[in-house]
Amino acid sequence: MMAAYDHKKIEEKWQRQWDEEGVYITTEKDTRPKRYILDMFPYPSGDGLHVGHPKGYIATDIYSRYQRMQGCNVLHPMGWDAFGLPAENYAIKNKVHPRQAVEKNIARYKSQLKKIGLDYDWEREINTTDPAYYKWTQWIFLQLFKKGLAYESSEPINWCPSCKTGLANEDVQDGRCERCDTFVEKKPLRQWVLRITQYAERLLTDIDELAEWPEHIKELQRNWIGKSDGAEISFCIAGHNEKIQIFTTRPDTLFGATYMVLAPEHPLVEKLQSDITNWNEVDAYRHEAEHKGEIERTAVGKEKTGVRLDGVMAVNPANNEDIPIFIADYVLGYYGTGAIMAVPAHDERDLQFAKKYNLPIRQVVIPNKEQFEGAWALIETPRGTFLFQKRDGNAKKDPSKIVPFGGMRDEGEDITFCLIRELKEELCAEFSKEQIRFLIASDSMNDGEDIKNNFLALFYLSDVSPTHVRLGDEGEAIMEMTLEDALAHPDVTEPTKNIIRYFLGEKTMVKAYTGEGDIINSGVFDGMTSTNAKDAITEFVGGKMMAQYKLRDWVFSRQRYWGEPIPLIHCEACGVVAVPEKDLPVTLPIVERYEPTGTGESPLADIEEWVNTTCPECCGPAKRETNTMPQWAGSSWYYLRYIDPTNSAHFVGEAKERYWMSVDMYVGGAEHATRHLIYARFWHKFLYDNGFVSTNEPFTTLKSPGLIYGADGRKMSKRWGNVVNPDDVVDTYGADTLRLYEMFMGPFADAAAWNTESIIGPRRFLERVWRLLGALGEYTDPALESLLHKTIEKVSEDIRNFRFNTAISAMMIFVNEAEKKGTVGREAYAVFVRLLAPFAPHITEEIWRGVLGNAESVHRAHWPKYDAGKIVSGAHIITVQVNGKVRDVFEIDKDISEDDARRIALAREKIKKWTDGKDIKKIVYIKNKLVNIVTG
RNA sequence: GGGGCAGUGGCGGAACCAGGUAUACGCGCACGACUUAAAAUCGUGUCCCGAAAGGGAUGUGGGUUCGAUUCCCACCUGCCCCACCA
Repeated sequence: MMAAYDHKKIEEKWQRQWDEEGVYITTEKDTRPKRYILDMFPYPSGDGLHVGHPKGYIATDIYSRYQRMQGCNVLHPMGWDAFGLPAENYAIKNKVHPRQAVEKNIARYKSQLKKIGLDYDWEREINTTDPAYYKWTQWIFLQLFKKGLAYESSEPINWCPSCKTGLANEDVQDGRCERCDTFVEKKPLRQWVLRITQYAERLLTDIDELAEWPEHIKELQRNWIGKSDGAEISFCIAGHNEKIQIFTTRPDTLFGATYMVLAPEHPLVEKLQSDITNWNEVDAYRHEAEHKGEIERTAVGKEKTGVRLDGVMAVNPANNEDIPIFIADYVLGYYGTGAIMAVPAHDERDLQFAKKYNLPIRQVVIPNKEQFEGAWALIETPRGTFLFQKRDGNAKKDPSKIVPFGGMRDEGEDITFCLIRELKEELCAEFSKEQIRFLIASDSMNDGEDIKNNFLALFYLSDVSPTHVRLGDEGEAIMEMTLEDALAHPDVTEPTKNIIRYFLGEKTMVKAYTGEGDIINSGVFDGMTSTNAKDAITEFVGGKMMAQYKLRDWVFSRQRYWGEPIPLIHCEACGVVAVPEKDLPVTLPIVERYEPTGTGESPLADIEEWVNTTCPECCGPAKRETNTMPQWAGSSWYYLRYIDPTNSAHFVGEAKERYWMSVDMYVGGAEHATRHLIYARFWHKFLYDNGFVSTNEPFTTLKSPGLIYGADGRKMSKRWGNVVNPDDVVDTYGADTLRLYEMFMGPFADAAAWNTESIIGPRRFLERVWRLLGALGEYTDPALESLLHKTIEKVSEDIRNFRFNTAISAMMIFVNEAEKKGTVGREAYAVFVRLLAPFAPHITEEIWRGVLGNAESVHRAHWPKYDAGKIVSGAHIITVQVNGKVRDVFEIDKDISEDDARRIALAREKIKKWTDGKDIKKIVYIKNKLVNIVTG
């Protein structure tokens, strides 16, 4: 009788043994193909791991064990990202030094990971807070500094009043600090900033190289970089030397720019102060905008506000018109040039603003012939009245309507032709193009029917009195009214009233036309397509086509203690000087008080003996830079350090870098898509450009695990009391069961809720595997043998594609089948054990060495090869359909001819029932699979 | 407002990439065996209607096809990301 499956005993025993034997130690002295398999390393927070965290680690563990058994030299390391706000805030809250807190948390994390039986090579463990590590983080910073990619700036930046530090754009989510959820403020602060925008274009275009990245992550990065193609154009200020630079994606609408808007913080406002006659009002608005929170200022749907700069006018370079200048907070200081040309006819925001401040709206793009559906005209008489048509209704359902003249476009017509034709039909009067005073596109005529892209025109009836026009042939009557009377008239339709309101200047219902089309009201450019006009008009006014990016430069300073000191020295005589490489690392001083000061200075600024130093260039007195680096610094290059973790002369040895890079498989959360993964790509490209690394991109394949939610479907959090600790699961069910369950929950990339009931399934499976030991014999049933080979193929393929759930399912099917047979050969069983080994490393090791008596670890064994010859058994099940519906199946022993298959199918009793008395039109045959009989 | 992804039993999901017996595998549930009893384990059953024959079902509606969960179009619903980005 077999002893019962005792997971505790087995798991502890083999974890100890693996450590002693160094089963997972990686070396480079090797001719095997390499596989660099990497997990995003964790921040060791005080809460420890919950069962969601190891999901990705288990996946890479399975993957790396598989690759190792396949004969690859595998690097699968782990380390700690321990600088930054989470660790420091935890330390402050628990009143311990961050260093101690970090050490304690790391020990906890490490023991949790070890319990799960992960195959990390712990000899390569790294820790971003280790001076031997951050020496090289500082070194890379200095390379950036020397190449001009790090600069000092005092621009207002995002400031978290609770964490008391500046933040990068990426650290702000929905206007709140990503760490503590406090609303961020704008605060001018001396900062070190990395010029990541210099790499924006390459970071964007090289995304296309990343064939093995998930599409949604790539899309997130593209959106974050946010490229817009457009033009930069300058507008003169009348009677002034100053110019206003604007960026627009629609230079084709320049003739429609009827005013300009500067961001409230635009520096030009200050410069124009002496010309602005309402300075008090302007200044008040600026102050108000400054103190509004980001959220308040950028809230969608908020009514637009602004103040006109009285006394100054800009000049539209296209038509030399003087146009007013406003400041308004709907223009953001930090995007583009902080100033816009406003084209209310073609931009929804400008339109809202124009309506509110009663600014002219000029249509300069109209949908082209293919795009518009109908055209409508208001016709003004010399008496100031307007003509409408009255359609008599005859029932409740069809009441009388008063509408403008006009109608639907005929195929191929242009707008003016369509209008003139409609007017001729309905009014029996000839109109000419010259009588059109105003033409605009709108959806306002939509009267319940779906008519898109209508045109509204205002005609002036100069020499034809209404008595000269007569009724059209559809029985309409002509109504002559003032627009005010029409608005009050009950029979005038609501869309018609909207048009009237628009012409009366109320401008309530018209939507901006933001599409492309043909140019009008733009002088020599009339008739050009808007697409072609972009370049032409830009050139005409001396602007230049260029791109803008949403990506901002990376604010790289934190006014906090727990980070890498920025290795720079401020000398009065020499300016900012780099710390010489031989003096790296600049270590964090041990201090009593490390709480943030809130003054905009780092706590390091108070430590005189650390701050005061000598200038490396002139040897005069100097002060150290006291800002520290953000949390993201250490993680921007850590994957390189694992390759050569103890090298004291270089951040990574050249030959080793060439051997291991790039990372073949990188697994980690999608929440890092727009931060870590962009920062790391940026640093890597910089290192590549300067010859320090050999690849253009760091990570070949990327996979993101779906979240594991609590049993209640909510995110696992102390707040909800739904956290499951992996230690408890390991105690109760064992690490092997935990691993199998997490992989069996569903597709790797999908989110799933933890289910305390379902975990028993994988446990039962392992017990069945264990019990099968009692059924070992010398004979393996041929059908089982065939199934085994199918299982080898399936499991191999599924691991390669991260489809662990179906791999486990295939192994379950094999075990179920073996149990049914009652016996399984030792050899076949040993093959199966190797398939299971990456998933359940402990139980399989116990069986492999302890029971089957192998000397070497199963994790160093060869992956089984499947024999295609054994999979093809010769038997096939043929499905018989009649008209696509399954009516019967039959089995054949070996390949048969198409004719035979048809004959057998037609002869089946069940099939005859469906085909009797019917014409057989056609028979579709798919070899060894299906016969489909199509009857008349 | 823009973009991405997804809708299949009581539940997690499989088949979708490459159209060909929809619901594999697991959980749960029901019944049975073992047991004084329970737990564990084992066995049988488990999409819906129907006695059966058969019919219906993969969010909804269309299309392509001999045949659609799979491909195409529109819509509905849910989740995620971005968002006054000029």
